[in-house]
Order: sequence, then C-alpha cells, then structure tokens
Amino acid sequence: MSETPTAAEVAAPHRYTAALAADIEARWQDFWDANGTYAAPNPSGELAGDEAVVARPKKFIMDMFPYPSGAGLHVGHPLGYIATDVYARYHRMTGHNVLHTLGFDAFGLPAEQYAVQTGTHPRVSTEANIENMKAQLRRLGLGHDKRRSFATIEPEYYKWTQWIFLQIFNSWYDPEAKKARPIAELVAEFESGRREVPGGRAWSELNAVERDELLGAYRLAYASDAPVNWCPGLGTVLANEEVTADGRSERGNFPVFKSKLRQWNMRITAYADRLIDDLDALDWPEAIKLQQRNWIGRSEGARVDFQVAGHEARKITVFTTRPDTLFGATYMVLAPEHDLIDEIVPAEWPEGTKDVWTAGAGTPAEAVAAYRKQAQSKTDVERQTEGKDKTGVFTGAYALNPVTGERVPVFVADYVLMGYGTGAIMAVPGQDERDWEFASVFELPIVRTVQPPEGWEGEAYNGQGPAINSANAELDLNGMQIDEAKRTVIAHLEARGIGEGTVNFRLRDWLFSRQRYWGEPFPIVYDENGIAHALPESMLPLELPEVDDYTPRTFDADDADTSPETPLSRNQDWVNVELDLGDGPKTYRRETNTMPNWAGSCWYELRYLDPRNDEQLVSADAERYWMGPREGQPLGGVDLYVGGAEHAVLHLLYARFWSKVLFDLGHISSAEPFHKLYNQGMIQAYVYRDARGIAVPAAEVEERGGAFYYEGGKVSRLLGKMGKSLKNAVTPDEICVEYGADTLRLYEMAMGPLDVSRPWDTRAVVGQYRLLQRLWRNVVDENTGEVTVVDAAPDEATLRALHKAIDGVGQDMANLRFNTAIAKVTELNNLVTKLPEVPRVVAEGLVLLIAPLAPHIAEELWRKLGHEGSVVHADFPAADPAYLVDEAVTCVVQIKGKVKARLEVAPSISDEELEKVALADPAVVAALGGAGIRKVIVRAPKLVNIVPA
RNA sequence: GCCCGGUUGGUGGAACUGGUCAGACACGCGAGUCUCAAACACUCGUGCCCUUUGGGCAUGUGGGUUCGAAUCCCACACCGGGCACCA
Repeated sequence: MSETPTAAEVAAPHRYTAALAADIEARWQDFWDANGTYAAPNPSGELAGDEAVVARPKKFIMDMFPYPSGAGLHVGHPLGYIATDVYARYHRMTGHNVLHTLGFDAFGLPAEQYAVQTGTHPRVSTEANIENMKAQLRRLGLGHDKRRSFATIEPEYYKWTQWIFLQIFNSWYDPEAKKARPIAELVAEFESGRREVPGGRAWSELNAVERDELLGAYRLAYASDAPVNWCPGLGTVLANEEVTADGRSERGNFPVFKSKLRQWNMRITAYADRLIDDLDALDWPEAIKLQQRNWIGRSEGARVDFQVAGHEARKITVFTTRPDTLFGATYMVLAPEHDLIDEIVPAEWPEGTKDVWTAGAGTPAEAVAAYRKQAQSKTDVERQTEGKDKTGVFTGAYALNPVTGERVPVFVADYVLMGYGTGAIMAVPGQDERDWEFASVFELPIVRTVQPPEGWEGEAYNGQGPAINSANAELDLNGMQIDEAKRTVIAHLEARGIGEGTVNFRLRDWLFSRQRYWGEPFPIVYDENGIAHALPESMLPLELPEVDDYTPRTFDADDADTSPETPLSRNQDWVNVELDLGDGPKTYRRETNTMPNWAGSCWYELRYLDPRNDEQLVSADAERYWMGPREGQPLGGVDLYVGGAEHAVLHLLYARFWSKVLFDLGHISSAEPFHKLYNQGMIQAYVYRDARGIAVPAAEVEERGGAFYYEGGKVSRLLGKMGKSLKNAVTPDEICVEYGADTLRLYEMAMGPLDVSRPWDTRAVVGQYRLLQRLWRNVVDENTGEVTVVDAAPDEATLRALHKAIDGVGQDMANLRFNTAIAKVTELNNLVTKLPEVPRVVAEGLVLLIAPLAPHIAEELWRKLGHEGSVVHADFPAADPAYLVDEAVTCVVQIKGKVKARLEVAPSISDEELEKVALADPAVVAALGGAGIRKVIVRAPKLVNIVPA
C-alpha cells in the first residue's frame, strides 16, 4: 500500500476513490458496531429497548443463513444478503422496527467433509470458517443486529434443537383434532379405556416393551425398521429429499440402496394435508408452492380389498385413483417387499400357469425368492438404466375381483413401490399405460372399461369417456362419466365394507438420523429392553462428545451389502452411561446417531427473536411480537425470507413441519415460519474451457474479435456457476479493494431483477463506481473537500425530478425492484450533475434515496451536510404529490395507430376538450386529407387515436 | 413423457392494469477534452438497414384479436428449472 499516489489523486485529493471509499467504509462500520445502530428492541426481556421503537410496525427480514464453508464467499453469495439489507434499511427509514440479522448453519456434511479434508476437528475448522465469513460479510456493511447472531453448533443453541426433538418425540397426531397432542394424553386415553388398544387387550395388560411399541406407532418422532436410503459412499442413510431422481445422493452423487435399517423418522406425513392447505395463505412464488404440492402429492381415490382365493382370512388392499375401472382389473401386483407374499405363495404352480409367468422356476416360492433378491440388489440407478421394461413373476396365488368375481393372478413386480399407497395395485391394463405394458409382456387379458375415441387402439386409454363393460347384478356403471362412476363404485364398496374413498399422499416420513459425527446428538437413551427414553430437560444440552476419530465410516460406493457405523459408537465411555431418570440410577446406552443437517435450520428464525434465553426456546412475548399472526398474515411468520429456490422441498418443508408441531403444542403463535418468500436468482459466471475441455482461469482469458484466448490458445465460453473448480470465482473482497463495498452493493443490485439469474461482469462494476463519484462531486469539491451545496431553492423542473425519483424509488424498494430504483437515482443524479450549483434539498434527497443501497457514502455525505448521528434512522423522503403531475403533458395524436402529431396539453384536460383540440390540429387535418372519421379513441391526457372512415 | 418459467440492441436489462416513434439505467464501442503519454475522469454519439433531407424494418418464428400488441389468444422453435413406473 506504499505506492506513489496516482495522477488523479494528486490532481483531485478529495475524489471518491477506492482508497477514500475504504476509509469511509471502515470508519462507519466501526461506528455502527460501537453504537449498536442496528439493534432492534424486543417488547420485553433482555433485548428490550426504546418503547417508541417497539410501538412501530415490525418487519422481520431474513436470509437463508449460510454454511461457513472453507472456500469463503464469492460475489454470488451475498446477493440475497445485500437485497435484504437494502430492504431492511428502507423499512428502518420508513418508520418500522426492523429485525435483521444473520447466523450460521454449521452442522452437517459440508463442514465435516471440509474438516476431514484438512485434517482438523470440525469444530476448529468450522469456527475458523465462521470468523472468516464474518469478516467478509462485515466489509459489505450489512446492517445486522449482531446481538442476535449465533451458530447452530453452539450448545446453547442446539440445546433447543434437542428440546424440540423431544417435544416431537413426546407427541402424537390426533387426526380428529387435526393437531399434535402430548403423548401423555394418548396414554391417558388408553389407560382409561376411552381409546381402545389395538388388538383388544387392556393397557394394563401390556408390558413395557409392548407399550413402547404401541406408542411408537403414534409418536411424531419414532424409530422404525423400514427400508431406508443407504448410501455406502457417504456412509450414512439419507432422506428421500436428499436422493436425486436417478437414485443418487444429492451430495457426492453416490449410488443409494434400499436397506432395512433401524432409523429415526419424523411423521411429517401426518401433516400432509395441512402442509398443502396452508400454502394458500402464504405469499410465496407460485413455482415453489407448486413444487411443494407436487412433492406432497395428494391424490384422491379409494382403498379396495381383494380376497385372496383359497385364503379366507387374507385380503390384498390396494389404493387406486381410478375405482371406476374396477371391472377392468384383470390381475394384481405386489411390491417385492410386500409382507403378504410369503403367506399366499402356494407350494406348486397352479393349473393354467403360463410359461412366461414363472421365469423358469420350478415352484412359485423359488421364482418369488429369486425375483425379490434381484429386485433388492438393484439400485434405482439400475432400474433407471433398464428403462421402463416391465419385469415380474407370478406368485402362484389368485385373488377375486370384488365386482366381477373373476380369479385374477397376483404378480410380484418392481414397478410397484412399497413406499406408496399400500404397496399393492389392482392392474387395469385397459386404462393404465404401465399395466398395459406389463399385460403385454405377460400375456394377461385386457378389458377396456372406458370407451376410447374412435380409432384408438393398441394402447391404454386414460382420458374421459363413458364406462363400458362395467356391470354386474348389483352395480351398473355403463354409460357413466368417470367422476360419476367413481362416486358410484365407492358407495358400492363402502356399503359392503370392502373399500372406501380415501386420500393418499406421495410424501413419506422424514428420515431423521444420520451416521455422522458433526450433528446434534439425539437426547435419547435406551434401557436394557431397548426402550428409548427421552432425557429430561435438565440434562440438556446433551453435548457432542470430543472424539479422536470423527471421520465417517464409508464403504465402496457400489457395495450394497454394507451397513452404517456411527462415529459416536466408537466412544463406549460416552455411550454407556448411568443415569437416574426418575426410578433410580440405571445403566443406559446412548443413541449414537446424530440429527441431519436440516435440524438446526428448522427453527432458527425463532431463536433470532430471543437468542440468549436459557429458560425457553423463545419468550412468548418476543415470538408474538415478531412472528405472530396479523392482518394479511393469518398464520404469522417472517415478513420476508430470501434464499435460493433449491430448498423448495427440503428446508422449507421441514421448517414448516416443525413450526406446525410447535404451534399445535402451544409453544408459538405462528403456524407458518415464513409468510413471504422470495427466491433470488443466481449470479452466473463465464466458464472458459480449452480444447481438452478443462476450465482455464477466467481472469486471464483475453477477448479478440469475438473469440477468446488463453495463453495463445483458443478457448470456448459458456455460462455456468461461479466457483473455485471452474476457475471463475470473483470474491467480494477483491471488488471491495478495487472499488469499495458501496459500489459492489450497487452493482449487485443493479444487475437485474433480484429473482433472475445473470452473469457476473467485473468490467461493468465501474458503472456504479462512476455513479458514486458523480454523487460525491455533486456534494463535495474534489480539490478542497468542502461541501459545495447551496441553500437556494431548486427550480421547478429539478423539484419535479426530485419528487418523481422519491416516489419511484420508494415504490421500487418496497417491491424489491432495486435495479430500477438505482436507475431512477442515477437519472436524478445525472440531472443534478448538469446543474450549475446543487441545492441542499436535492443533495439531501439524493443521499437519503441512496442510503439503503450505499450506506457508507450516504453516512459520510449526511455528516458532511451537517447532520448529527446516523442516516440509518433518518426519515426516507416523502414525495409531494403536487410535483408528481407535470404542468403540461405531451399528447400524441395517432391516425390508425400511427403518430401524426404531438400536443402540449394540461394534465387535467377532459376527453371532450382533448378530442376537439386534436381534431383541430393542422397536422391532423392534413393527414386526414378530408377523409371522414369513423371513430375517435381518447385517453386523456396522453393519447388520441383517430380511425378514418 | 408431464408440469412450471423464459426468449427485447454488441452485453445486463427498462417499459404502470394493451396506449408518447420500444430500448430507461448501465456496460461495451466510437469520437472528442484533459495529459508528454497511458490510465482515471469528463463531454458528445451509439437498435438495425438505406446515399442524405428523410424513409424503411425491428421485442424468438408464424398466425390471430384490437383503433392500437413486447404486453392478450393459438401453433411452433429454442433455452432454463422441477418431477418422473406415485397406481
């Protein structure tokens, strides 16, 4: 930094340069920290403050908090943080109590993988990353209430993550009340006999293990042995939401296998209905709502029981969305994992078994066993590459179609999934494409029960049409349209007790345990019977123990015959523990799984409200004040939540679920966490690749005549993500050095609408730098450093421009249209630049308008203009409506839509008068050339359109 | 395959509920001022085409509605995202 001053600095010692910007920015950042400028008062408690501020309307403005990755930030990361900061600053200046802060989401795979790579303990590396990121963010001048920041890895924080887990563990979903209730209330119902214990025995007759099993079927957090997504390459199980469509892990892209393992789940399916219905009350992008609706996948249909032929007590229950096609059900299919298979398989192939049905096996049992084995070892990846070719095998069993009475063969096939519906289907090849294919391969009968259009043949028909071939002695659907036929069949089935109308969801329960070190430990211990016990609140937080070996146990990514090993289980001193849980000291075994990385982010918005409370997760007062329901926000929630769209069905669904449980149990007043959601676009960057396809450093690529060269060789250019691996990362730090944080903030906001992705262009940053330089020059003499504004009143035109800008910028900011807000500020600034001298009113207006966008220079100029204190809490200017209407408006006169003349008219001119003036205009008369007039359209005061005869 | 978005100058993008010759604002580019020079800064110009005064053509393509369409409707092309044997 000891370079000789440049000519510009010699020529103009007080020019707004990067060096001056750096000085101004550092000074004001220190000022804000020292003065707690961004502290938002709570209505009560430790963070209570100025009552006058508390009395203002509140705004809770949030970003999706970051992972403190080791790579640090590139310019793409802060886009959303800057946007919320501008929005928050605008609202501070318009009389709101604004809560805006940022924490760190620091548990989970990325942090752990980074720690493993660098050979440091995740706590050490994570804390270092947080410090680094904090420094990078501080430079941007974000107005965060730092008192409210935290990281999810702090025991004081995850104590409450564990506490919420226990709330969920200790509750059940009452479908009658449509809400979660304490499990103790369920126990009381069983004890008193008000609720019948399934199986007919009394509660008092059940032993501890039986009681635990029974309650486990109700708990909202429960352990089960269901098939889960096992990823040997990562060494952990994963939630459905973390597995891609082609059956690979979202992180790392390893194969995922189905494996039966005892794991913790969250009964999110209990909330499927409410999670769909409550979307209507939220101000979210339609695309995200749609994604959630699709993910939850509500479908209406019926459950139908099929009697298994020869097994009086056995029935196969299927779910179908097309009960109207029941007469066309010519065979059935069970998923390979279906429990019933073993019970219905006969010893020998029955009469009439076709060769294609047996796969060459001697007995049904052999055929089924072989098929199941093959299906199990297949990953979804393999299923995918096999395409949709139907495979399967006959079980040897038949079922009875309840309406036709016909014997229909029962198959096992992997195109039926255990996880959806009942894991069994009635196959209706006439109306279902997949069943048609299967029926074709296995030579099964096809009966159409909906009349297809003329000429339709050779494939299934699933469109509208009248029912055909659908009648028996008691039921006749023929001629009915689909909806009526459905209703009729359902009524028929319900009357006979062999089926019912029902709703099914695609959503599965949320797999909640991971075989990781770097996560929240479960506050659960097991007794000698293997019964899970919740730790009492007094034992929270259950701290993550220090271990020498925190690396996950991973396996050959393709080896499905492996099983997970939890790092915590390596520490037997920690695992085996003596505790007194109320009935004397006993030895327990700790749960050694940890929670998934989503856990900490499921509720963090609540903790911002009351971050140091060690009595409660949040005080009721603070929660009601910042999150509670209000006009237009019937379910409460954060006023603005900005983040990437990639969390549509992960974080955003999980967080909604936790909110609803906490709401049901009376811990919070908001049933939704985020009232308004906004997805910012991505900042993309050009990726340059050489002839071998390898990315070359983008900063060293030269452009000549529309082509790109690196070290003399031609390279290709594509738009991609910004990042280290593509050698095109630009850091906020380098832009701050080159131009200053205010310029960076302006550039990021000016690039385009917030929700649109756009390419980064370092060369273009200078445009916003020039804006700030011109603004500076409009107030300060570059040579003397003296303020040059004059107290004289501005002229009429300048006043109009000022008030128009005030009006427009305010509206743009309120609607997150920062790019056009900046255009309007620029326009005004350019106009002011041309004035011989700058009136104080206009200069102050400019400073106030730009203050949310470029807070440091605004503070500096505000101070220079003679104001005490910070511009952060100054009033955003209000536009005077008198200056918003022009004295005269240009009115265009069109003939058949083509402009022929312009008139200067008063804005208040009436339609009649304007028409008169327009028709009298000589240019118009000339253009009409004596032709008659058919019609005149007048839109005073701007337009007259004449349609000649 | 299904469901969502989107397509405007060399570039990023403006344009209120269909209404001033579409292109605000910025980058880039061109010319100029300053400078020994370069950079910075400043000033002017810049949709495309035609030889100008002037005119013609222009919002992915083709059609339609309308006095009037970037904006509404239909079809197609291309780009991006989501889901994908969910019964």
